[in-house]
Amino acid sequence: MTKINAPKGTRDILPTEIAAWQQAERQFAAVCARYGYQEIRIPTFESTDLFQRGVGDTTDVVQKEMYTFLDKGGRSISLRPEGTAGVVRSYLENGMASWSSPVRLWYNITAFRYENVQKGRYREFHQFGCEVFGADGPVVDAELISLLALFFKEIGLGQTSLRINSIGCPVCRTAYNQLLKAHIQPHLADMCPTCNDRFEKNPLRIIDCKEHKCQPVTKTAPALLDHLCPDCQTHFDGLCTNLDELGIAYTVDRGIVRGLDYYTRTVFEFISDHVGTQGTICGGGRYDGLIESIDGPHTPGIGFALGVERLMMELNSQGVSVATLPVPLIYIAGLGAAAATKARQITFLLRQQGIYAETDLMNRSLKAQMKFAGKTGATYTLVLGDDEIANGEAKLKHMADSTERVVRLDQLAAFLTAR
RNA sequence: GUGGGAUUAGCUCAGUUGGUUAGAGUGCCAGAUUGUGGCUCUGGAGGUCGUGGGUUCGAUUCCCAUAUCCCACCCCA
Repeated sequence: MTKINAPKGTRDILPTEIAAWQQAERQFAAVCARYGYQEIRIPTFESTDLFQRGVGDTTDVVQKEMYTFLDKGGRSISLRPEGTAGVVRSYLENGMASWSSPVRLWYNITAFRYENVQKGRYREFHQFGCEVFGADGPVVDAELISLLALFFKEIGLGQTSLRINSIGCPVCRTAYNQLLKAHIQPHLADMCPTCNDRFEKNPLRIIDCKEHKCQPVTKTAPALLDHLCPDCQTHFDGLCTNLDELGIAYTVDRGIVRGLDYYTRTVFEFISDHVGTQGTICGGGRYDGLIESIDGPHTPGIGFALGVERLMMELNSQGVSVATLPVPLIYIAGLGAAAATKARQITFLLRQQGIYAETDLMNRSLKAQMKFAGKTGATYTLVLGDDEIANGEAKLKHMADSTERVVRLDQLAAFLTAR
């Protein structure tokens, strides 16, 4: 029998970490609620078609990284590599266009990509995300970004910089592509195969290339941001103004070109340098053409996804104090069979009153029970023997300073609650 | 898909220039005049040395393959 391990690229989130995860989840949900965003839960898998059309079948994510299989009905199914496509599908399928606009949603999902694993990158990973449908103004972009800024602030994350850019719309991109190709053409023979491949298909992505031999060309290339059409320019200026008005700091980074095909106009990232080379904690942007591309009516949209593993790594490296698991308020030790029964009864009673109480489950000696109580971090311990049961009162020990006080058993819950 | 490093007890790691029963720390369980935790002492459980081949009288140690982990390219959250 070979030993069975977790599949490559997956990991267990153990109780020692779970309090921090729960805290992040709570705080994200709380901030979203204050903004009027509503939670949506979508399927883990969808038709492969949805991702091919929604994410874009020229992307690496769709071409090489999806977990795709045929189900027993012969349908091609894929585990979601991201959340936006599924939310858009749900938006259309459930007629959310008829809801009052804008429709603002958030989600907490796992996503799956078959990639080689490294720091901050897993095959199964977690994302928090938001999507806004039906509003096209830059105030929406700014609100969405402000939600993130507020979340980072509340969870205690500093040193994370916001970078923004605009990658225009089909109109300005067509004109820009001609400029870009004219710039690249003379050097194409010296550039990497990927760039050569992208030259015809999606020249904009060449800007994103990190190959050393391509750098001289990409660094000097004209930036799309400097060649926006009037409408896109107005939108981008509006975003900057709105961010300024909200007091949110940002830097314009002409090099941000998101890797998913659906983005238009506004793109942004929150970046940290503590997460290895996977510094993007959160990335997002506007996708005004996405809904049409999966057969919906023209509907503007914008969203982001936040990598929860990367967020947790960043919190750790910044030394942000995170939540710890709750400790028992009281441990009740039982001496002998009759007292042990009574201890279990009282423990059950206390638990019904909302108190975190523990007692022995392993028929251990008193010493071992005390040791266990100490390890759980219980605030109080109480030893129950035949005398205590007969008298109806027992000594309640405060573990931190070893002080004891006598408490009537029938008033234990009241004492602990009032404390 | 490509490259570098790693894999020995639950965890963190020693170690054997190839040789009988593979160690430490920590954690776990138990005990130190049977009714009180943390400190100390004693004892115990726990490893076919990642897996599969090869070389050898003999492999945890050398060689090959493979899996997984870590890091980087690429890509992205």
